[in-house]
Amino acid sequence: MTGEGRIDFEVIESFFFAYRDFISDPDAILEKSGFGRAHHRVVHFVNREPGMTVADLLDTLKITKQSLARVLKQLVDSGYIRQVTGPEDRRQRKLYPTRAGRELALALAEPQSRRIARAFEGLSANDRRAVTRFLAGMQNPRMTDGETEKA
Amino acid sequence: MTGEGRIDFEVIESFFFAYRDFISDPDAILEKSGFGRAHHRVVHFVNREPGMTVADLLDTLKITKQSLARVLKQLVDSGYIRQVTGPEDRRQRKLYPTRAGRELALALAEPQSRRIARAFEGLSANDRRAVTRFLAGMQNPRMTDGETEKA
DNA sequence: AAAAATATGTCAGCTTTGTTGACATATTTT
DNA sequence: AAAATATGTCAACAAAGCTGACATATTTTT
Repeated sequence: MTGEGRIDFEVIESFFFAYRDFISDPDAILEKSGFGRAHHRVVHFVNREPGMTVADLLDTLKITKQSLARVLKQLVDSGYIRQVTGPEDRRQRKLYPTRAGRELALALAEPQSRRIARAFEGLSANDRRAVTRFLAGMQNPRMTDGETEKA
Repeated sequence: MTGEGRIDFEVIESFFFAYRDFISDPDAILEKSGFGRAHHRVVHFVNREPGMTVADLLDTLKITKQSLARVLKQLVDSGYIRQVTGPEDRRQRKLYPTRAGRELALALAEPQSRRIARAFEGLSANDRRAVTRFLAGMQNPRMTDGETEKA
């Protein structure tokens, strides 16, 4: 047997519940517009990095282009995102939020930001840095220039 | 305008990436057994609280009984979970993991626990408590005895 | 004892969001 | 001219959620 007793079930569960509730805020807003979580992610990242290409977005979200195509098309058709042919490489489609897209992204982020602020209440600046480091440490190492993704 | 400038995009994204990668570890294991995330959650919670009823589980997962029925049936049929008629209230079906169920739950929790340990590396006991408090603060207030859920 | 409420199960159909595989088009690189 | 790249699109499929309706066994209330 390996490490029976020392599995950190508490944090595993707490992380699960925290994320579930974290995602429930924007879900409620999205319901009204007829969009889903997939749309949320697209609007969010395009807002965060205007001018990103489709390939960039695929890499960030780690989904297939066919999955993305559906929601992206809906967002473009609904006037939340604009596609512009790349000025250098004309094969690319650079993605930009419209005004409505920026407003939607903001509206979705607001309750999440409020939730974070609430969770930070009573935590010192040091404590908050610890949380940030923890969240970074939970992530897979990010690709840097030279490296390539492997299956 | 409300709070344009001070939306905490950094933590929002970090939380998203952290959870995505956190969930990817067990996903890889589940693929082999032909199970999905839904099965994971069920096995996990039944393991954590053996003897819980179907209603308990529904309440924990916040899904409908029809959604649960599918995965639960598969887990029972595959011999990971056992259903026992409640000794006091015979309408209830109390849920217990089998040996295989316990082993599966453990195997799924292990890489997650390792990931948490890695993220905790270099954090003091105080820092770790801060993380725990943060995760608790991110959750919706839990129902206590007297209260009832409202739509 | 009869009626109502509760816990669970099940059928059927629908939605969202992911997947593969195949192929088309425009553009850039070799 | 040929190959590689960025994107789009068609089709089929799967996981996991949903609603609505109804059935059964058991317990609680009247």
